[in-house]
Amino acid sequence: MKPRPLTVKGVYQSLQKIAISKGTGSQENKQRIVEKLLQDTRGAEESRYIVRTLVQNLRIGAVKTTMLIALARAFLYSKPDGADFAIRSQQELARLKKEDLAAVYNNAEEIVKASYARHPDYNDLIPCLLEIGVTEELLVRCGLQLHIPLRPMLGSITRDLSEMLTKLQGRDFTCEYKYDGQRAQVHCDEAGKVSIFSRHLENMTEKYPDLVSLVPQIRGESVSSFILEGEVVAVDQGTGELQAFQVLTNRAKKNVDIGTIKINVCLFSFDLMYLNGTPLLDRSFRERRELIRSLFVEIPNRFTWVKSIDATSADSEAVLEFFKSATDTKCEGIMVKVLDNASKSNNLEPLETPNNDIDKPESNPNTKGGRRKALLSTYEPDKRLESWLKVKKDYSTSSETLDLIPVGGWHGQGRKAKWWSPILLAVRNPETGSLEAVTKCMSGFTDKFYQANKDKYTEGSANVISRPSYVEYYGEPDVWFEPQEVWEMAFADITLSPTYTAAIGLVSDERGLSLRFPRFLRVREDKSIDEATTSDYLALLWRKQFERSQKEESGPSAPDAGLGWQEE
DNA sequence: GATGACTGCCC
DNA sequence: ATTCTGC
DNA sequence: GCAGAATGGGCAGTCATC
Repeated sequence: MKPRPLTVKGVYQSLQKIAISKGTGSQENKQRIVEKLLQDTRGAEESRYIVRTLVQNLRIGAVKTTMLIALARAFLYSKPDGADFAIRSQQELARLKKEDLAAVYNNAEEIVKASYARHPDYNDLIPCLLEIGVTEELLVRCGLQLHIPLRPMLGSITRDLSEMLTKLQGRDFTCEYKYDGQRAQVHCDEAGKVSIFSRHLENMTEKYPDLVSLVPQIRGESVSSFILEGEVVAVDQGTGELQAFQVLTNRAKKNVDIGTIKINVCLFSFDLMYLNGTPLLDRSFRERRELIRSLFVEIPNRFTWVKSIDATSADSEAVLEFFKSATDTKCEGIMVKVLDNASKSNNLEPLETPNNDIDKPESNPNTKGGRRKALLSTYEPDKRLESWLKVKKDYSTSSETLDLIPVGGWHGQGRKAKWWSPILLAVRNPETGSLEAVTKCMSGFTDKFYQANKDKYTEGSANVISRPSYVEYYGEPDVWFEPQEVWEMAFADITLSPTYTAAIGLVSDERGLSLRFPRFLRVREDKSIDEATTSDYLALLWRKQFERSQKEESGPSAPDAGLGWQEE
């Protein structure tokens, strides 16, 4: 077949065809489309782009931010025929001082980014830009809109409570339980139509008909339309007990019939971004929170707000106690949020970047350099700011860790192509003498460590061996390591695993144990492999974790084989 | 209809 | 999700 | 301080195959 030059439109149409093709025979159909695309490529560059696009691995350093900056520049310089917005000529821009030019660019970028964060859809943004260019009006024409999800505000990681208290010194803040569930953005319009979106803006309305049916009841009389955010958590309707994240994941996702739902949920709301036709993003968090709590109606075990306490840095004891109560009731930790905008601040343009605002050392007596920017209490979509802080037990150096043995690895991809990544780790079973796989790990290693690791476990050396009979693992790494060292690993939770063999037979006959969010901390130079964590100990930790979450319940026996908690 | 490889999306 | 790196 | 990259466990859902 003769190659036909690829065009942007043509490739896009092919990708669309692949995306919508389904049902019996669809796989072959998709294959044909891919073959055709590859036949039509001219040269290695084109085929590389096609292949990487298909495997969702383009990695050319040009994603969202780059696109938005490029759009801002494009509409600063140029406009389509017939459009009547002002643009700057190259000569005009060239005459500006360096800082002034940067300010012009920056202003345009912030407008485009703000629009996209509130209304993340290029199909709406670009037509609007073509019509009016980069102006403040963009945020009106292409801004917050019901049934279009905005990008969520994110929290920064904080190592421990004392770091948090230091960062928020001098400010009123609130500490909220960080429930272990799924983030949800709930939209409701005047007519009562409801849409629910996930953290990554997937429409999951269909997954939660029970939440949809709840909306008329939680919406107080004075509420017509709203956008509200919260955490959906599996909750036992009999006891009100919070259930583990894994329970929530057992829910069906498609064609969910409200009558057959087995896993019930509660929505714990924590923010309100829009109310009765008005965006609330520029209101203080204290005000937004007050609106939720005064205008919405709680329903036991179905809808409420997150548990919280208000505090200042002087209340370290109360905060510590609150944190402990959160982790004791199966929460991941707490979220800490600034309640008000700094009183002395003249920073009243929440849509603008906080980045280049004048420093306010007097409102932040904390840091040594005194160079902190004022923390905002406004809702900043798509930003990970220090005005929202995540504190989790497992971030802290004082949290529980495991000492595992690296037993194998795979060839890395992309920037890790020269190294072993991920790496397979095991616990030891002193009864059988075997090593039982627990998890793969690819996080926490520096490039330098990777290089040293690759040098140590070189193919052909004595440290790389053929499949050892004493390692229990169903899969097949690219290389097996001669077990010889112990690595300290951090993790958030221990999970019952369908794929790993660690502690198999101790907690379940079919399933082993694995780790949620595993990451490397350091080599335990002081330990030999016969001092590594044992499967017994791992099972003990798992039971401890399970009991902690069960302790409210009165009599049930030990968490038994495999299913147990999944069946109700 | 059951099984298993694979995908897409939660964290 | 977490983490490291380069700008 | 931010963007980008490389990947973790594990679930329901999809499709091919037996």
